[in-house]
Amino acid sequence: MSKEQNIDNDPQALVTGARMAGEDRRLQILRIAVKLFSQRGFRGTTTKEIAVAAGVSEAMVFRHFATKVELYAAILDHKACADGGLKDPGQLIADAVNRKDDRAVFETLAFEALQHHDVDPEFQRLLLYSALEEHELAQMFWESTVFQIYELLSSYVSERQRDGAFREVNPYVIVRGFIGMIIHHSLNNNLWDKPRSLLNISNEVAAREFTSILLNGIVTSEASPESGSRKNTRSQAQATRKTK
Amino acid sequence: MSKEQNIDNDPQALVTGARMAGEDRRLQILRIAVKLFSQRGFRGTTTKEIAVAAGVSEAMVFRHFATKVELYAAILDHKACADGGLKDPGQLIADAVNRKDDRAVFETLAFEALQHHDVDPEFQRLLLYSALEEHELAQMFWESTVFQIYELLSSYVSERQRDGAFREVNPYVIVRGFIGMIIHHSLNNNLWDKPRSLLNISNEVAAREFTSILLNGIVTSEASPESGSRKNTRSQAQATRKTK
DNA sequence: AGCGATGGTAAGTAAGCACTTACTTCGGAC
DNA sequence: GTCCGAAGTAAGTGCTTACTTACCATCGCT
Repeated sequence: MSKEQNIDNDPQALVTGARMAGEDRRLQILRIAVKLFSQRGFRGTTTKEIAVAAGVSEAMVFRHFATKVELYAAILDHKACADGGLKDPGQLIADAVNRKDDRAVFETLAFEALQHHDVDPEFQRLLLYSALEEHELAQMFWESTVFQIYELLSSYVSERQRDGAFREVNPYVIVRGFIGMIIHHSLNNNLWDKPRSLLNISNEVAAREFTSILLNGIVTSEASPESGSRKNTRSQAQATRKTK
Repeated sequence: MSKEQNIDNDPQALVTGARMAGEDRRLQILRIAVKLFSQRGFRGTTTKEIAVAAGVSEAMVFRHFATKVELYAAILDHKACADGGLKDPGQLIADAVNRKDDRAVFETLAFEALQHHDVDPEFQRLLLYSALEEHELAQMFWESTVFQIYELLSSYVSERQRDGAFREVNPYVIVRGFIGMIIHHSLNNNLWDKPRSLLNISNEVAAREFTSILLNGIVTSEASPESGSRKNTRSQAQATRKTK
């Protein structure tokens, strides 16, 4: 049908079946493939679909990428380089770490992550698909990038524990809990509850509130002045579980 | 718990090409399809694979399920009925709610969810795949079951806020944050970090610690006795973001 | 023994898949 | 102007897919 305007910033490559420089076409195919793979997964996307969406014949796809797998790998590679590893926000967070501004550390990280997933939801889907399909490159990406964030955050938590500012909880548990709040929230927004009927808040608010919960919890200080002596309630919970 | 137990311990239905009662074969095919679909997704699993895994010809699959889609629908249906909606844990949580035992409410829910995903990781993968592939039945399941939990928890939170026991935060934010910690943790265990190299804790510990974080946060009471007056640090964080 | 209902299969079919081959068109350097 | 290399294609190839057809085998029943 009509060659859709998938090439956002490329003005003349639209309706006309005009010839394109090799590198341009390569990038165009790549961009379209990102979109389709993120929508339907690796197995769910055909090379033909990619070709027609790019407005070329299938053979052109295989001129630029030897196999479908190579295309997919190129995408993950590309995405990992472009988006992976905190860049600009990394500096903000590093500053906050130096200042020991707990709230800024967590809130900035949360806000940037949420924004990123909002602007580029394809990336999250791509990552999920490739994790489910057990693509090795996804695993690689996950390990490098996520490990990085875990190390950064957990070492900060450790430091603050040494300062006596944070409770003595396994830092990795804290990091996992916080990242969980963030990731799950954007997963909700992009995957399960796109109309946001359950919860519709801005990324600023989300980042702020999740950070508040992490830092201060939800129990009022008046109601639980014995924040260290929650052993009794805990044993209650365990007794409850034992009745099963 | 689940009706599929009867097939689980069916001794001779495996290697021998023995005849099987219709309903038994149907359930056996269903069970094998669950496994394969959860491993490779809908599009990634072929009817032939299912057939040979069940030790029958492909035609038998189509005798019991008219189309591949119908098989998939039957699975989601089956899984939704068998596992969806809290059953046994539901009572425990209801008790805790009545007692207003905050810790038990959250900890029990977390523990049961984690256990469930540990015992039956297929379910989580199935749900993720069908969400990505935008299968309508998955959406249906999600809405019914998850809405249920959200309503239960958020109404409890509201109640406790009226009691003055919880801070005045949007209850849905609290629920999302907590569920996020849990879901993301089991997603890590089942999807990205199966060897659990980053964090390897029992479900008991995870449930307890995440609950502690939710209820009390991570900041020590000494370090932040002004838990209500964190407006200054907050504005710091926002100023930080504005420098971008 | 006979026989119908049911469990089961071998061998298709048509469409779809990733990928190839042999060929045509075009832009620009000389 | 011509000519070479790169952009581009039409029409395959062989294999896989979901699904079908026509037929066999076995059990339970009278």
